[in-house]
Amino acid sequence: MTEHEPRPTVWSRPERGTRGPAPERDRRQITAAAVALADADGLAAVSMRALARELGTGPASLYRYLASRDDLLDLMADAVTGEVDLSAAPGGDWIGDLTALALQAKAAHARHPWLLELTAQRGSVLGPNAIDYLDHALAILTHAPGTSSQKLETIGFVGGLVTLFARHEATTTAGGATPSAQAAHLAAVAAEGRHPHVLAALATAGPAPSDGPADRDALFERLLRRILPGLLGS
Amino acid sequence: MTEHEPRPTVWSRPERGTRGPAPERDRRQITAAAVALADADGLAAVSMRALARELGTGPASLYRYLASRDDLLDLMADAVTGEVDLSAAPGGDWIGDLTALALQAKAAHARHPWLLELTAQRGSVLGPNAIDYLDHALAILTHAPGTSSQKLETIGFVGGLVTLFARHEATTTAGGATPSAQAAHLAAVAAEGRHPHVLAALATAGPAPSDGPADRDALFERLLRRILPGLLGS
DNA sequence: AATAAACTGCGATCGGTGTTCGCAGTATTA
DNA sequence: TAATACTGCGAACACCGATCGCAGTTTATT
Repeated sequence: MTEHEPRPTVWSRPERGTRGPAPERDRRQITAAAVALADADGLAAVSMRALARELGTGPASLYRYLASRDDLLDLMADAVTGEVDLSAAPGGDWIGDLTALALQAKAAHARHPWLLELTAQRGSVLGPNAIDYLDHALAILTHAPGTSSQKLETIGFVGGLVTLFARHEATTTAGGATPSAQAAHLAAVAAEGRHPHVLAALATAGPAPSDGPADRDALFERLLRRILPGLLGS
Repeated sequence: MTEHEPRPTVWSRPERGTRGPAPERDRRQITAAAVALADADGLAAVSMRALARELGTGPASLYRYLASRDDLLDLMADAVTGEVDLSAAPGGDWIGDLTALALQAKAAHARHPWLLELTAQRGSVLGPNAIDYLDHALAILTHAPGTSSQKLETIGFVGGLVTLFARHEATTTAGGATPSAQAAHLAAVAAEGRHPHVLAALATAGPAPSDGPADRDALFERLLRRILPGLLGS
């Protein structure tokens, strides 16, 4: 076992001590700059050096606030989770309420495409905002059927569906050149004759219909409303 | 727009020219070594240097076979796709056949956990094996209801469900210390009193039941059998 | 008031990464 | 035979995350 034991998360370390001079920056500020950087140029553009440059300091200084770049990624993820509005009190319709919550989460992914990449390469660490989110989702499911375990798994599964749809919408919306090149290559290969079904499907199915955001949300909502009752006893 | 136009995939470039001396290696060999490396020590362990060392050559030599590390990742993904057995001819039960195919894909993910990380950070590029897979899936859906577009989207969605379940199973199976540390932290936070629903859920739901692989497959199969009819007209 | 302790900012640096360049050697083509 | 196009690869480039140690600053203790 080469595993190093699980270091405590960013949030278990105190933001600052009480002894020295007041820090010139704080985690919120650093996180905001990192999110802005990722929004602008993607997750790869968020290097400690670039971030330090953005903040007008040296790279080494950032390590007074973060133990590692992974800490920064955790903070970024939780910051986006905090964008979800949890103020709406749960009504009687738990399916509707959970669906609305999922739609909000999907919208957050649309605003910050790099979130997909982030949560993929890094198992989600529950920050304070994520815990609030989880508590809210459980509140919504209070009067829903099913055991607590089932509810927890359902919330996780809905989160997975959110990422699934977010990915799909991200690749079909602003993809630009990627899908056409892929489609061309696929058509060329299919034309060679060894993939009759692909050929037929490409002939039948025209180019992308390109639904609007409203249509996409409606599709997602319909799917959730159909699946959710089955997941929780009903 | 800082986007560089879509470079052709690995497979559109010829494996080798006709002029010079015979290459000492080929892509299949290199890909196999990379997969072995990833299986053993994770995707991060697959660096060009480590791979070259494994093959007994210099890092620069690899660039005679691959234009970039991304090419290597594409080859690795397609190699794993090639592990899926497509020899079984489609029977009349398209739901059963598609479910069996999905179970195979899920098993491949279990054998190569790094696949999740790979497909996440890199939009799937359709290699030859992936095209074979797609053609086979479309063959299964020949007599299923729905338009060609619906069938293509269904296949993609099923693929997404595979990754979702693979991720879930990967994190709950060999996770080790991660979940317990997370759970402890969560319990501590919930005990502070501001997250009553989380607290209640943790009290009710005991530790992980830890199902066997058969149970997990059965769960996945049940979900697919319930969802699939709804996706394709029915 | 004097001292000790703990903290901040950060230049310099380490080991690692993907990738490129140029050159010597080799096989094919004209 | 000469030109051409390839192979293998050592050296190097730019960048990355992270660490070390030091000067300066603030708080806590005596």
